Amino acid sequence: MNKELPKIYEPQKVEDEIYARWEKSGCFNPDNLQNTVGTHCNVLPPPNANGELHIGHASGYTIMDIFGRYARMNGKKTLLLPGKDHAGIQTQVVFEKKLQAEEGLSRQEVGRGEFYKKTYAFCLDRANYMRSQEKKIGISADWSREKFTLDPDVLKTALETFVKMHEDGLIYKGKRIINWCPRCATALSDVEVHHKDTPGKLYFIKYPLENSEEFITVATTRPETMLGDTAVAVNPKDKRYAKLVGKNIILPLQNTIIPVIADQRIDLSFGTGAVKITPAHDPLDWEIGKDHNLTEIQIIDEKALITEFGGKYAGLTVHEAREAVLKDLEKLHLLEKIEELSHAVSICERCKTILEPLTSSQWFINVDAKTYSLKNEARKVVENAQIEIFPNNFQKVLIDWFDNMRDWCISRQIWWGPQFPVWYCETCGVEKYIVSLEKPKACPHCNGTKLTQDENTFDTWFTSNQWPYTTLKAHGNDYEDFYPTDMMIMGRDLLFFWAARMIMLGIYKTGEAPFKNLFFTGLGLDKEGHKFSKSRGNGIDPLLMIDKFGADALRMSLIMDSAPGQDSRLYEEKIETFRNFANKLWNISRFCLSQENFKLVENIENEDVKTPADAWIISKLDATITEINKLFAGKQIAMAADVLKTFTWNDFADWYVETNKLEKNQAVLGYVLDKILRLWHPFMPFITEHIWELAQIEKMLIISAWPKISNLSTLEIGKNNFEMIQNIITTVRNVRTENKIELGKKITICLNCENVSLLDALKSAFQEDLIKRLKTGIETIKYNEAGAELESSVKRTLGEIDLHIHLANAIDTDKEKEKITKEIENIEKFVSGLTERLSNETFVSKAPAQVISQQKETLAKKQAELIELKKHLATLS
RNA sequence: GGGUGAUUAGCUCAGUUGGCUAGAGCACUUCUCUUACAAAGAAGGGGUCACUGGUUCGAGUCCAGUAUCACCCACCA
Repeated sequence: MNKELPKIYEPQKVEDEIYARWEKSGCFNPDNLQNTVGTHCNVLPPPNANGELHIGHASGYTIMDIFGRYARMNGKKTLLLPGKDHAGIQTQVVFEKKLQAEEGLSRQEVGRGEFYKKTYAFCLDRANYMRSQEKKIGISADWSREKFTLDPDVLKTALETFVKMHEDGLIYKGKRIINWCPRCATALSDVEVHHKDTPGKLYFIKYPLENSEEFITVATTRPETMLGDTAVAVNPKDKRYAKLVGKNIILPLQNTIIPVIADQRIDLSFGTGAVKITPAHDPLDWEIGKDHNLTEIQIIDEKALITEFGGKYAGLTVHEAREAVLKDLEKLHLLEKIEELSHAVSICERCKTILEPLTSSQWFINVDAKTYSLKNEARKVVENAQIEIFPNNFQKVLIDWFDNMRDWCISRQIWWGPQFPVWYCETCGVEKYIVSLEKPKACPHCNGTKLTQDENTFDTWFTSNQWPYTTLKAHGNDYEDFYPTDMMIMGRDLLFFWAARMIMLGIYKTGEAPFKNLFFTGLGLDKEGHKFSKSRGNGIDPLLMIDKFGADALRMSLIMDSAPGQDSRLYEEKIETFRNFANKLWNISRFCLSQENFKLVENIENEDVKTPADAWIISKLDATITEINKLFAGKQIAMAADVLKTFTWNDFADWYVETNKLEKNQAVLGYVLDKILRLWHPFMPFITEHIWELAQIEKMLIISAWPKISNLSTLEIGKNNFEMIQNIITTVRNVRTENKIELGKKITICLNCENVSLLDALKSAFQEDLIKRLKTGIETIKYNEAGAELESSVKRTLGEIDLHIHLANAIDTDKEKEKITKEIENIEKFVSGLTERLSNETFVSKAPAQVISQQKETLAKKQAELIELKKHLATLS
């Protein structure tokens, strides 16, 4: 046995080597496991392959790995399937910047084909780097199955879904109003739009009525869009404007004739109640325009410049056009007034540029088709709780989201990403498109051979939303073996982007929801409660923390003190406390390993239990295992780790290890440490595996069995006796401190008790020694000696035992009196409350019998204690 | 405008179907370098569980409302 272990655990020196050993053993691959009790699969959320690991990833991976390791040790064929996402827009933004900075080239200068190749290489490079970071966290994922969203096999399945959806009538191409990002130069889906409350102005503009001196005043925050107005709308119930409906208006600046129409979607109370309608550049106006057959005039183009339809404003930016329009209106005395207004501006999720609503020809998924409603099928599964969601309140959020979901725009005009499997024939034109995975040899309509592919690329979420089955289908029988998967874990910010639509597509494609449990983590916050962000520069680098405190400490700090879905703060001091705990575990083990003939033992027999301490620790361990299993079942891993920490530190280290120094029992010591290492392994895999190896166990801990309870039947009496010993020891220490008796001074105690068998148990040589030596400074113990209480002593009642602590003349009598008086008051208050409750007829008749008998017992105990205390107080005066 | 979460010790947070005098870590006070560990040990102080009502024998926990904060959703131009 190696007795020269360092006093301080040094994770940096062992973690990489341990991870390499796991990898080499092949145990991350379920095919190599001997396990037979079911399966456990968690397809890992693929991080964007364009950067590096951040604390959010680390937090998710830790939780996934904890459940994964727990399942593996419980005999399940366990697969954690890793991957990376090509992350369309975000990667294109990142890589364009890099290209510009490093080579001074724009994407246009490079050309589409070459740009795609370069970006692909960049992603693979990042993926390699990020993989090495993921390994540092200790995630036990099967790297042999790792996938990238653009891998041909994975992508093929995803594109097949597109083809099938098109056949099923769930995909259409149409000219509709969409969110356009002028900077990214692409359409976006609704979830990629963020709203930002911005102080703005509300402009009141007078529109002259045709053949009249009158005006109708409209209010708008975007005056430049008036260039594309094709109507003014009022609410049909609005009496102010009733007589104007049907009349015409001369649109200022453009001098076109547009009608006044009535539509119930207009809010009477906002602005003037009259709204300018610009169907091409406002979502609501677009819908109203459709219903009233208004023309759409696109006056803003995809670069946010005014188009030729903007007349003399053509070519101006939106901002310039606004200034010019306002100036011209003022000249014409048509600008009535300007009010301050705070309103929500749509911005791009990725680059924060203000979005322009545009009508554009795009591809959409009909989420509520008559033949098959994607959103309703998904909603049903969530509502019927076929997926268990942690925390459960997200169920309602999901249902609401499905209810309000609108058609999903899946085409992007960027270069980075898979192109649509759609083909156009030169002669037949864009209307007669062909959907096909492979490029058709000839046009089915005209037999023409000049075919070109649709230039659109997919919304990155279209492929990642299919991740659970595209990845599993790419490898052997994995789909049959593991789908639907067991766990899906993600940050709550991905609820709509990922979770919701993954459920939708999963059910559509496979008939089953892609996972049985959906677990949300909160957001990581800094010490002040701010979100981690690049611009704030408050991020905590997980790799740096691992280097400083060890991966196990980081893992613990990421899962402790937090409930599912709840945001939690992370800061170095917190990680430090778990580094301290890892060190505690290290030193506990170091003590054990230094004992002669020490070894970890898996099983324990009744005859191994020799002392009350043995019985006590095993019974505590049994309770701990039972509790932890219960908590794991409820996905309450933070509480499980907490229970285990208390057991390890406060029970095993503080009491059992100390008693074991006085009366060696290697069997029990080895048994309990064996269990502690197994129980901690999912949470702190590195240190536990390391100690396991030092204990010279051949089979690695990662594939060792999860502990079962001892099932020893003879623990109860010993356990109670040990608790009495603990009580005596704690009380003596307490009294010493209160009376300021320095440690060097030896004292005498006397135990008086009528229960002879209890006293006999405490008298046995070993236990007497224990009571004397555990930091109590006791030299002599007397039993049932009447004389003892006559000397200058302090008396405490501990259940059946009266404990007299002889302090010679060191007692501070006044303090002791004060203390006893306070204690009496305390108990009297408690007793009177309890008495009142027990004499309350309704309580007695309605409360469960168990609660009543428990309370009666407590009352009797406390009353007895009270009598003793009062007697004691009398002797003091 | 709608929704969700939070409010518990000085700070950061746990507290699963209501049940005995509400917990942890950090910080604080006192003592101790006792051969596993000072990244530690021993003893301690500190809380009307945001507020108001309700249900109940019993509420931190359930219900209604209020306040403050945070976040999410949303086509008041």
